[in-house]
Amino acid sequence: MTGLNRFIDIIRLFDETQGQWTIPEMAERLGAPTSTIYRNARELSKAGFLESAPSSRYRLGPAFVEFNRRFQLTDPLMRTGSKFLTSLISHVPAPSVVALSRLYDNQVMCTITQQSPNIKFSTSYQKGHPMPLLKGATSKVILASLKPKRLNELLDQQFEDCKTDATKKQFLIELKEINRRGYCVTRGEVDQGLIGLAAPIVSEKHNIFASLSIISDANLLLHEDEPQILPLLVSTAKIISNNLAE
Amino acid sequence: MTGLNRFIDIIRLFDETQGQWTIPEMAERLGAPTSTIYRNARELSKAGFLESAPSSRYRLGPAFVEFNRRFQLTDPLMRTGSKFLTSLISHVPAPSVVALSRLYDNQVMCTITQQSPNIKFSTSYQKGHPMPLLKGATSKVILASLKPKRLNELLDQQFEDCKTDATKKQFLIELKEINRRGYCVTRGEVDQGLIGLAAPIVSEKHNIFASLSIISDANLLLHEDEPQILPLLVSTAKIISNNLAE
DNA sequence: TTAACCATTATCAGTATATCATAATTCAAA
DNA sequence: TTTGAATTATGATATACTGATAATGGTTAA
Repeated sequence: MTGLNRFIDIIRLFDETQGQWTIPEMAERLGAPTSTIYRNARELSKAGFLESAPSSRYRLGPAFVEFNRRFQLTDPLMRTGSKFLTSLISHVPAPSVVALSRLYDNQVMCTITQQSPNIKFSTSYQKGHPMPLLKGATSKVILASLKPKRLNELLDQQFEDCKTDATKKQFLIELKEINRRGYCVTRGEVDQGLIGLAAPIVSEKHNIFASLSIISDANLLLHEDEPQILPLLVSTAKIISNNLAE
Repeated sequence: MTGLNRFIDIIRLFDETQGQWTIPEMAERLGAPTSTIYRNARELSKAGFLESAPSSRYRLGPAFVEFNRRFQLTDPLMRTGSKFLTSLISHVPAPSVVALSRLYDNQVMCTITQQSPNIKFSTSYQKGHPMPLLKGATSKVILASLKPKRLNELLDQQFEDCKTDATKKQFLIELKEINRRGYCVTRGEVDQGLIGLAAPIVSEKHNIFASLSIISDANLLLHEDEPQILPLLVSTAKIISNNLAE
């Protein structure tokens, strides 16, 4: 492993499954000698991306919090989009989570959320949690807004394992329909019992393909509420897109 | 520049002052040839730490949000401390911000905050914002809890410019007094018109030197409120310390 | 105190890799 | 198209990374 990757490979070991690693553990997992990992871990520690934990373990360091702030302050989607979340959520007639998400590698990731004070459910749409590309309104409206070329590259990766491309064609039809409507509603595709409503946020100029979505309890946010919410959701997403454009 | 630093130097260019950089701008600032910066920026982009912006500029990428989440999920202080913030803030008789902060290089940085719904003031204690080491209750209780050796190293760096070490001695006396009391209250040291109350969170075993603090409007959180708040603040910080220890 | 043990750092020759000037390519706009 | 700028590729050189091993440091138990 070489270049930046030898550092990325190390920090990507740390997640909720295993938040602490010894040097020999990392070395074994990465198939590298301990002396090399010691050296690289030391560099990461010096920069605050790792730090020493008890029992000669290491954990992630607070530098990520600093750079997360820098991202929030400099990213155009964060700067223009975040201020719309509070008012949007106040207009939803059920306790909900509002999320701004975006394409991130081969996944979709939420970069900021806002929630009603009295949330009873828990959703996997959390800030910084990569989510599946093909499931859920949040992801689908993003895919639907991509240029054909980029979309095909992504879908070919996702569908590479299935022999027939019937499912892919089916999926493309669904995306076309989403594009026509300008929004997408899904139920239980990602989290059981939850409903997702999403509208696309696009700025080709800024290379931003994102979505604004509302996640709620499917028993509390009813089908009859949708005519009230969807226009607001779509127009808010449009406003954010327009603000990005200038 | 070499190793991890050649990447760090690049991403550290991006902040609220200038959130977008072209390759030639980075190259000039860092005193490196453009071809090298192109290569490094490409590696950073591939990993999601940078991404392309309009007019052949670059901006920070969303990978930092993902790693910020990993940090929140794995860091012991976050895992044990964050759940105490909401109840603490509900007991403060004025709109306030509650913050968990920790030593970070030669600074102090807040890693999570919680605030009352009706905040009127704005504070520089924000998640991920490095703050001065010598000013404010949040920082001082951390310094006061350090071992003499570490404290001296830090202070010698901070006071290196002044010829006499009278100020340093004065400062050490102040810290000793803070240690005795177990808390610290400062007014307007960091943000004008604001008051800070802080108690230390220490786990030598975990190598964690942190603080729990309340930031509030100095005109709303009065001196006569302190006898009510401080015991709660100190005991909450102690509970977090103890939970860390096990 | 010493000894033993583990974690971490230092050493150093060998080698792979980053560098950087330049050339080639891509891309967008005119 | 053509032009110009941005980005990528090239290739010789210098250098920084590697990895086996040795040295150091810190902790615990005898």
